Amino acid sequence: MITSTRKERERLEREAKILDLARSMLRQVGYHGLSMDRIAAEMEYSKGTIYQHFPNKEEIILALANQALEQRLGMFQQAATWSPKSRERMAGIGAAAEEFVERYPLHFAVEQIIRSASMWEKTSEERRKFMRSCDQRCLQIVSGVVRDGVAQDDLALPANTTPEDLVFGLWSLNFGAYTVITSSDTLEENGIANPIATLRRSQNLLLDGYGWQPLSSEVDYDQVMDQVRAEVFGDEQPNTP
Amino acid sequence: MITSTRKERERLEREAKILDLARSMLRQVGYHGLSMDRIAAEMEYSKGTIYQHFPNKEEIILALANQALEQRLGMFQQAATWSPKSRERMAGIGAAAEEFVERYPLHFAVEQIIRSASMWEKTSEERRKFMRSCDQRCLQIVSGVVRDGVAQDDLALPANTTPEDLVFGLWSLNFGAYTVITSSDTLEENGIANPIATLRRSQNLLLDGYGWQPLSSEVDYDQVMDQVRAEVFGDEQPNTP
DNA sequence: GTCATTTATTGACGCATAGTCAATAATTGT
DNA sequence: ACAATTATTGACTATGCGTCAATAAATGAC
Repeated sequence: MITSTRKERERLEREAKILDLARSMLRQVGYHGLSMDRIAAEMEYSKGTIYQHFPNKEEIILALANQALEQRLGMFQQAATWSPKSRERMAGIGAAAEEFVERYPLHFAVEQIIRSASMWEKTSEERRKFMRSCDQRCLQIVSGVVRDGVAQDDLALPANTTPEDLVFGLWSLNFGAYTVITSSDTLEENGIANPIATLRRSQNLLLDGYGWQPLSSEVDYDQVMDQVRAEVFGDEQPNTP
Repeated sequence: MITSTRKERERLEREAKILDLARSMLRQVGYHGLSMDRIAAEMEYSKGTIYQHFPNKEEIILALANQALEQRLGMFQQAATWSPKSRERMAGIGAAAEEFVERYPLHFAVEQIIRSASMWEKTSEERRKFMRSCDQRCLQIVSGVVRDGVAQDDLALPANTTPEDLVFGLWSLNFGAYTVITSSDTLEENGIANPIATLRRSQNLLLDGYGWQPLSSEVDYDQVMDQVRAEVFGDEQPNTP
């Protein structure tokens, strides 16, 4: 018997509801406050039914993370076609990363949880695969821009260096910076007055270090990033909280 | 009554034992497997006695993190006096960071936990302060090297940029890179064959971007880092696992 | 050395949560 | 209408955190 369309629709709907609820619960009561009992109570279903959808709590978290990764993937795709100039497109991706964290702080929080806590044992191979695929497609988008830069002679990579290597640096820089920002509330008093601006500069200087033309001394990429954020992401309201 | 010396000594000894045990348990059964009951059982003390030392689990984790931060602080101090040349000393600090993660992977794992999970509510102000102080002293050591670079005219910081801003970039890059490395086992098949080497290059190019002389095109900082690791950290055995 | 007082240790207890599963209710197909 | 299938329930087990009254050990006054 083929799965009835209505049934399947209802199932997916409820699954989405569970995830929405879990996300908002995560915001309100934090990671430790997130409990299956509470989800069940709030959903007005019994626990058993929730367990029909997700075999454990970790799987819910991973599903949330996957939503986040997918969301960012979309934003990267938008940003990666912004300008004909490769380095400006790269700046655009930086702007997208910024926009993502600011617009969906909870999504980033979930990503942090997933990337640090060890919760892999209990999760399904399917969802883990999806996560890898998001990571990979994201990486490909950005390294595609790098390849464009190389193709257009704006950039020459050092020996033994792949476009993905360059992206790994940017990725680390971004992820690390937002983690440090989130977890430390004494940056300002320690001489780091505007960490976001500093992250932007670090990215620019790293790319300058690679010799990606035109250098940040010649073009104001800060302005480019502001422009991307205003024109590409400016008028969209945060639909997924 | 002044605290008896012997009593106090015994107390500290047991506290150290608890932390050692917690750390090795963390390695064996992961963050989620770490439980107060198990610690108590393994210590052959009752739970109540463990709670005489630490008011909750989070406090134990934070204490472990503080040990880790202190350890790294020491390594940074050693590395920061290695060479008369400011940029070489900076490379040395990079080498120390590398050595730290490789020699004490568990320490780094604890740091990741502390920086992502929200466990601040229950911990004592005292330990939180100690953590901040470690972070701060670490930052000061590294930004001190930056200041030396500026003083010796090897480096000129951009306008509105503090030495701490520069360090924030390196810090983010390192923390992010090791987190990504730890949490992703598909780097190689995605074109990032040697992430540690890539991290090194990213650091060098970032500093090149700042114009810190001599540039990595003139000096082989890779070799400097290997040298630091061999000569400064080479013959010390990993005493704290 | 004895015993009262202080201090340390214990483990049973209350409460919260993850995950299971037999019993029950609802839906479906004939 | 009713048998077969599928969905839902919530009591139940197991585990873990943190508490606290009861018990044991150490201390010091005499």
